[in-house]
Amino acid sequence: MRYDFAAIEAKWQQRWAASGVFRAANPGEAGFDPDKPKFYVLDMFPYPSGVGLHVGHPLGYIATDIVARYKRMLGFSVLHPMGYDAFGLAAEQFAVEHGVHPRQTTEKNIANMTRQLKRLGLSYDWDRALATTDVGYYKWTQWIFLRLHGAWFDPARNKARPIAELEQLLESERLYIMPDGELIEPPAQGLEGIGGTPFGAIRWQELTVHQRRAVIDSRRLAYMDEVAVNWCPALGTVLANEEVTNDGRSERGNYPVHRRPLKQWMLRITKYCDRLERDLDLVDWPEPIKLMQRNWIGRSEGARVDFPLAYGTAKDAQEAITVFTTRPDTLFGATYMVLAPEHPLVDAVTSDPQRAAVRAYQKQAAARSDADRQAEGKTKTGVFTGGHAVNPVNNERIPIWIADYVMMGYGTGAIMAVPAHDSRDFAFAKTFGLPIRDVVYTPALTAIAAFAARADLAATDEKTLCEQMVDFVGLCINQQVSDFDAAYQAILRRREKDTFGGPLGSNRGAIASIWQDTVKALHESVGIARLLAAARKGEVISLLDDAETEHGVNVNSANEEVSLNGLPTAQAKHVIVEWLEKRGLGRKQIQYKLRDWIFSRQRYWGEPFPILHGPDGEVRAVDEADLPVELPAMEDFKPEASDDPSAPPRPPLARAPESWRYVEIDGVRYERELNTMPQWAGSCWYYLRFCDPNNDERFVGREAERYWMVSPKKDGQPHAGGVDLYVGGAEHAVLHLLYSRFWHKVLYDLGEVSTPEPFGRLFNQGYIQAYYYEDARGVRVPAEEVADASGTPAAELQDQIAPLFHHGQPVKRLYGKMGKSLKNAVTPDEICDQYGCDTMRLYEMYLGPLDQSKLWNTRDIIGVHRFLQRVWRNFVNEETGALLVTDEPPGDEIRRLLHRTIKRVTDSMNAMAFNTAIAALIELNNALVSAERLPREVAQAMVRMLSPLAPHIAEELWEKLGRAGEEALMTAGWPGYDEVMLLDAEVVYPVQINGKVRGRITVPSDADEDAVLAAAQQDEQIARNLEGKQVRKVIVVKGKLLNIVVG
RNA sequence: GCCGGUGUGGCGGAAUUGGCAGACGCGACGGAUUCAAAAUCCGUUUCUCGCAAGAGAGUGUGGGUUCGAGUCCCUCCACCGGCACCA
Repeated sequence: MRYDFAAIEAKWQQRWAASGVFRAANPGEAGFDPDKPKFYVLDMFPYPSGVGLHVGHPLGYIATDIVARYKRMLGFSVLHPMGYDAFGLAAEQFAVEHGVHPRQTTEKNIANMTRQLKRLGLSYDWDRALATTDVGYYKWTQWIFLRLHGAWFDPARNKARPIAELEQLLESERLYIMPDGELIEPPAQGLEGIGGTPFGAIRWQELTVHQRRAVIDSRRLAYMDEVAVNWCPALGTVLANEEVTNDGRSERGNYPVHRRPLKQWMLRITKYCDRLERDLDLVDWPEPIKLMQRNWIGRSEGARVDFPLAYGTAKDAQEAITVFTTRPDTLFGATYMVLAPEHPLVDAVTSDPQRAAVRAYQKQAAARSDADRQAEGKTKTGVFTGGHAVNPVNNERIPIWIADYVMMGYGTGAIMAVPAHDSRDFAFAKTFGLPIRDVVYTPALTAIAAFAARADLAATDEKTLCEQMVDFVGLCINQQVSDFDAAYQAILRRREKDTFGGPLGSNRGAIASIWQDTVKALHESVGIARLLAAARKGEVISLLDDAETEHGVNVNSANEEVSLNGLPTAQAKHVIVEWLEKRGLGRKQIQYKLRDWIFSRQRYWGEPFPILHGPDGEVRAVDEADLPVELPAMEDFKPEASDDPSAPPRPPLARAPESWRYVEIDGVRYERELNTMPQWAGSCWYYLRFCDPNNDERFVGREAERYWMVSPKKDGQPHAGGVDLYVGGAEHAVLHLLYSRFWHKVLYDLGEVSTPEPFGRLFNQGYIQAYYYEDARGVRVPAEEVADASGTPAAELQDQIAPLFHHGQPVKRLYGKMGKSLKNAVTPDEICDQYGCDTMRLYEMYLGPLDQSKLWNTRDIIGVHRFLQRVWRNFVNEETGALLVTDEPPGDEIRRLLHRTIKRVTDSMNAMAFNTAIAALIELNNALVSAERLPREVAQAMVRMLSPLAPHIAEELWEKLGRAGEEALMTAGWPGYDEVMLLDAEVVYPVQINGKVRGRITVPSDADEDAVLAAAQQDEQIARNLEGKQVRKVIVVKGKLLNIVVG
């Protein structure tokens, strides 16, 4: 009876489905066991693509399945669900191209992918399967949107609260609104303004209904605003910043994108910057992913500083321009200011003679798309406004420019320019001849200054001077010299006997680059003159021909009240900010890069907003009772590709039947919101729905959510609860994972969920890569049609390959992520047909570490397939079908091997290092080949260890073993090992002489150091090597090795 | 440019805290079985020199720390990923 994987796999997949063994019971349901610990292991759910899965997709799914099965064996109650992220641009594009309604194509694709996934024997609880396009699902997506719409962010508590509470606070005057929109609490006793309100505050009672509504609406977490959006004419929709690539194109489809102002739904994610950043400390995620999120959030600490406008500049403007800077310590070096072209104060500061030039520049900047800007690189452009401001620390009058290297979207849209210590300001100052003033001496600059003060500039030739300086600076930086006199003398002494070879000490950091630049300067005979001219005048100039952005020590930084001179950068920042605060000129400020999330799309295939627009501009939330707002059935759902700047885009839903578009409430006719939500909406919360997918009352039942999401705290570990293991690709590092965290935190603030974070542990699997082939024209050809000259398919060739051909044409072999576009996809179906899914699972796991990208090589699959066949033959007599198992206990050696293997496999499973788990099982199995009959004890342990990895063959063998007493394999338990069995009576020591292995000795494992050494000295080969040499030192690493140091 | 990751035989990869580099698999080579082939089984397989015993070299480069470095520190290089005028 041979190993018939097809029959075995079909049999067990049917049995599992029929018995529902993988169904996870919620609290209160039949079969729920409150004593079991829970484990929630989740895959990033896929988008149901028309071409189905290739072997790259299931990599993560197989891994989570192994974890799920392993955890079940350890006695956990495991939640392991699967679903589909089915809304979005890709599905709609596919439908448009094929002329079929997206719901049809989506359903068809889901059916196909579900079939493919089931074939892999993945132990999902299919009863919980969902798609974001299910009406019963997106009803709750809309419901969550209403929560966002119905909430505001209270900065005092740093959390979201229901909007009704804001209304109450305003109405009862426990909170006031200032004209700039700031919310303030009532002033302390004695400081009230007229009528008990703060000076300048807007009185709620005096506002009209419209004004009140505007105040409230502008503070919601979901709000409408006219913003410069990323408009993609080809896709006919707005895109999020995260959906636009660096070169100004759409991530989906690679179409051009440009900015245009449009009124859009926005989500106020920026209010959560602080918590999104800080709470990364609570989760167990890969550090690189955390870092990417941190960079995206972009927290900077700095200061806000007001620069008053100089007399004769402003006509009717406010008196000051506010800037944000991370380097307030360089304030004395600010020699000009720059406003973004769109800055509201530009008009006010512009002088009449400059007005035409400023207008022209503004117009030009507005017209330039991001792609154009990119093409121009970092060349600085700008125009002088004619206006001046006053540097508050030294009362200097400095010019105000506008330039597009300052952006309105970050900070205040205005900067103070410190060309000496910021490379962009430096480039701008160079271009326009603006003054540059050093106010921070970095270690390199300090050393150069010290050199210039000591060297005999008049009497030494230029080349020698340069060489001396490089030596001197190198010495000072490398050895952190503070006694410059001694250092200078050392250099002179060295020069006497040494020829010039390079900077003293090892080449490190700053000195290496100075060294390179100087050598270059020497070489080209440029720069030296400049350098020496400056040195002779007692000035210091940077050798690097760029701003010195490193931290250092302040110089030239003092006024009558405050001096930063001599202070290191961190201290200087602190002192100057304190001074500014005291004088009311500035304050400490934390700034983030993250912008609010543009949340509407002008597309059909998305969740409709539960929002109505009234005739007077009222924005009204749909009553909860009226959810869901179903997507209307439409024949023509194509987007309108348009780029008419005067006409707002018409989303497809504008063509929906009037019966859908208009709703009458209390005699008022409302029009529905015609935009739809972006694809991210559905994936923001699906992990919650999986806890309780059929709940009609709530988006997730409270008890189910608590049970699956809250995990017990481990001592000393940062802890946020949430999904216990979330596995997916790193491509979602900032998009999905940031958006989900944001929604989750809002739901947490509003008391709808129990944990501050959605995903307690994240694991990024690598990609599966594969060779792909291009012909002479650079056109990719299908990988399976490529062969060598003799016609052998490329997949079967060795790695050192002969020239390859596609239908006679020579092709080039390249390497990339597997997929449709590279024409190198291999489907799991073809592998399952040929080898079975157990082999497929083992192969993908055996390929290498899960978190690394690795090369798919069909030829190698045979290795793990042979392993399974050998396992089968170790258990079953292929002739008779008889079980080759004995009840005799195993021999001592086999038993020790078994226990060592159990330890290795257990450790590997815990570390998710499935490749090494499989290697250990192969070794054990190979050691058993020679045995006539397998001891039952070994056979049982082996099957248990194999079962998470190759569950079908394991189940079959388990059944043949008689189920070890009626136990289902899933609950059979994971084998344990005995520490004592890991130790051998004797141990082999490699003996090193001066670190080289010269022989090995066998000693009892409890031998002490002297005994080990004595044994080594008796060894013939070792003795020969020691002959005539003196033993200086002996190192014995217990149980590991012996090293004899001789002289 | 900045940030992050990776670099080990012909190939994929292994190597708790620094302790025998190359586990395991693929491929290749040799052998057994077979009329033959497939399949299977046994053996060899980092490189160089050597009939051999053995010797030497070796984890991208160069240096350092250490009795001892794939592992720690510094430097440079290559490839992959992210960000990119963020003040």
